[in-house]
Order: sequence, then structure tokens, then C-alpha cells
Amino acid sequence: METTRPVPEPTLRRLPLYHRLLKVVQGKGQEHISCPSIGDQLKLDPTQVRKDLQATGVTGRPKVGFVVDELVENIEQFLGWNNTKEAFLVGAGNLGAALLGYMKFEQYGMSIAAAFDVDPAKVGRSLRGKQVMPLHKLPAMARRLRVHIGIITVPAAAAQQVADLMVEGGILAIWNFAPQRLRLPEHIIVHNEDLYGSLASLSQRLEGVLQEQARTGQGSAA
Amino acid sequence: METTRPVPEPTLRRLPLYHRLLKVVQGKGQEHISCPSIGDQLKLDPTQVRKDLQATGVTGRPKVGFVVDELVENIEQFLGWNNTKEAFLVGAGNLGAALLGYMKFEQYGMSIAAAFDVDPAKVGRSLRGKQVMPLHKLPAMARRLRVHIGIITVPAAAAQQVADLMVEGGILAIWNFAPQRLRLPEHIIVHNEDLYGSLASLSQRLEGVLQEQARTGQGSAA
DNA sequence: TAGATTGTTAATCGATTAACAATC
DNA sequence: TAGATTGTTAATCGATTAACAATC
Repeated sequence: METTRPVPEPTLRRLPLYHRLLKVVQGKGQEHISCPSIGDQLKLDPTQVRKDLQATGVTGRPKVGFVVDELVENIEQFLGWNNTKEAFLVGAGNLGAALLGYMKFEQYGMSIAAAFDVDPAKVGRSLRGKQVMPLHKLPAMARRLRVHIGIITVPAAAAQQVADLMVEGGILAIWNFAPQRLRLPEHIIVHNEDLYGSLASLSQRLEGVLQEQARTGQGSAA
Repeated sequence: METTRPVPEPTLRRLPLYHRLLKVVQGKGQEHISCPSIGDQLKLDPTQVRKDLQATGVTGRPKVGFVVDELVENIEQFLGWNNTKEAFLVGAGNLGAALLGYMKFEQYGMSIAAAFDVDPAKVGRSLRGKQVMPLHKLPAMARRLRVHIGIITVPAAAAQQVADLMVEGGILAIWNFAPQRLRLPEHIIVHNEDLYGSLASLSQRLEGVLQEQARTGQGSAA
């Protein structure tokens, strides 16, 4: 029995990028598109684009390229954007509020069903149109509503405890925005967003450029 | 002349993780720590931990490990957390407000000096204690204050235009939260945060698990 | 000393990129 | 047809992991 190799993480992350471009192209009424053309617009290697698209199951025609409508449909299908999954968000602070309100996750296959918090001042009210429930109710509600995604936007110190409650509620995938690695059962899927790591990398690279400038004496005179 | 190899991106992203753990360890009064111990607590390979730490320039002692204080100091030094860099944030919406207020970036070497927006209703007011300025003033202010970091939290459609203004202002590093790839001069450092890509990956993996469950018939009965 | 841990070199692994025949 | 593009296999590249002598 052949074990189907999982689709590479980088590919999964690029698919929404293609989707966005394709929607624009679709809006212009263009029917076909080639990998070199996509690669050119997105600054990606054409071969890489082709491999990524093939992961979704589409096939193209030499000389012509791929059918735009088909590509859009396949990506949506492949990423499960058609059957929306429900999520619970824990931590109704600034970041939590931003995720609740700003992002149009519904288009991307996820709907945040409710928010949770321990702060009595927040519980019971509604935030960006979503009810804020007391945290201790999460496990029971997650089981009852069969919610499988948990979003953590609490301070680092509280993250592990929240994650434990999510697991107790049968949640299978956790999107963790707290700067804290979680200890979880093997089968749980975790994505650590880790903004500090991202910032660290950006700032270290910048440090290098600035020192280079200082050394060669080319200041901010552009 | 030997060209010093740049530190791998994944290493840079892990350094804040070590730092956080080390601060905890430091708080407990522990003086030394070994790579196997760090790896154990962070679920990372000990050799990887050693390589990462070596990138910052520290050396350890066999059998004993590394001096905690020295590690903390070296990481902070290496990531440039000691001399704080100033940043401008553009897009005073939900996410922008969250980044302005929630995150304690100051501890991590970055301070957001001001926010910008095109919305007259937002301009002139202050948000989370920071002034919101009209966008068109960004280039001149960035040059005058020698701000080198730009944070983009505007809708995708406006992102490129904002990026162009940043470049005009001499900004060297862009932290982009808009789901839009930017066309920039070669020397500009960009980090795309791309939450949709992250979500896509999470949800596709979950899809796989759910289908597996459906196939083998083990429902949510834990 | 014995044994854990470092520093370093080699092997593995996975993703990106290059090469090229097949095809429309 | 000629030539661009696909599909696929091979080469490259970089990061992770393994192996092992040096050392405290």
C-alpha cells in the first residue's frame, strides 16, 4: 500500500496566494493562465508554481496553461473552503478582537463561533458580534457543537491551561498566537504564529544592513 | 575574503523561544543549562539547540553546559534588543490597534513611534497612546526621524501603495500583515505574515484528520 | 575515573530549482 | 510546423539529525 506523501507545508501556505491572484485574473475575464505567468506576477519559480498547483489535482494543457475557473475551484476544494469549519477563540483582548472582527475568515473556510475569556468584565457581553463566554464552559460546548478548531490569543502564562481545556473539549487543531510552546497529545495539530520570532528575524536582518551601511559609510542619503 | 554565511531563518525564529525559557530558568536562580535540557523542555533536537546558540557566539563547557546569564545576554545582543529600533505602523484598524497596544515589542527591540492612516476619522486622534498621522506625511517623517521599520496593517488593495511610500521614506524593513505580495527594490527586507496562508495550512491538515476519522469510523468519542 | 556534554564533521531529509522529453 | 508550456525526473541547496572525538 502506497502511503500518500503529505503536501509540503510551504505549498499549503502558497495556495491562498495563487487563489487571490486567480480571482483577480478571473475578474478580468481571462480564461487561461500559465505557470510562468503566475510565477512572474508572484515572483515565484514557474516549476514551483506547477508543482504546487498539481498538488490540488488539476492538470493543464501544454502551450495553453490551466483553466482559471478550474484552478480556483480546485484550490477551494482542496483547502476545504467550501465546507466551513467552526472555531472557538480564547482571549478577548486586543488581538482576539482583531481576529474576531477584522479578518474575513469565513471566505477561507473558518467561522469563529464564539469567544471565551476568564475576565468577568468581558464575559456575557458581545465582541464584534460574537458572544463572550466564560472559559470553563469551553470543553462542554466544544463537544456539543463539535467544534474542532481552537484559537489562542491569551498571554503566554495562560496558554497551556487554555490548550488543555481545548483538548478536553475534543478540539483537534490549535492556532496559537501566544508566545509559548504547548505540550499537547501527539494527534493534535498546532500552528504557532509566534510574532516575536518573526520580529526577531526581521530586526536581526535589519541590524545587518544598518551595520553594513555604517561600515561602508553610505548613510540614509538615498 | 570569507563571506560569513547568514544565520538560517529558522534559527532566528527560535532564538526568542530560548530567550523566554532562559528568563524563566534565570528567575529560578539556576546558573547553568545544557542543550539536552533545553531541547527537552522545548521539544527540539539537542544538536539543533547547540547550533542555534552557537550562532550567537557563546561557548559552553562540556559536562556543565552554558552559563544562563551569558546566554540571555548574548541572545539579546545578537538580536539587537538592546538598541531599540523605531517603527511606523500604517493602518489603524483592528489589527493595527492590536499590534499598537497588546504586544510588548519594546522588550524585543522595537518601538512603534507613530501610526498612520488615510481615514480622516482616525487621523489626528490617538490610538493606544500613539498619534495617528495622515499617511501622506509618512515619507518626510520617516526620513527626518530615521525610522527604518514599517508595519503594514491595511487591506490588501492598499498595501502596495503604502509600501511604496515607505520605500520613499527610506524605510529598510517591512513587516507586512496584508495578504498581498509586495513589489519592492532588491535591498528592502520584507516579512510577510500571511495569516490566510497559515490558516489554509491548518485547515487542510485538519481536513485530513477528519476524513481519516470518518473513514475509520472513530468519531468524536474520545 | 566515568560519564555527560560540547564542538564539529558527515549523513539524511525535504524543498527548490534545473533539465528535458512529450504535447498541444 | 515552430515554439511555448506541461509533466516528470534529476541535481542542487539548505536545514535537520546522527555520529563521534575532545573535554571538563
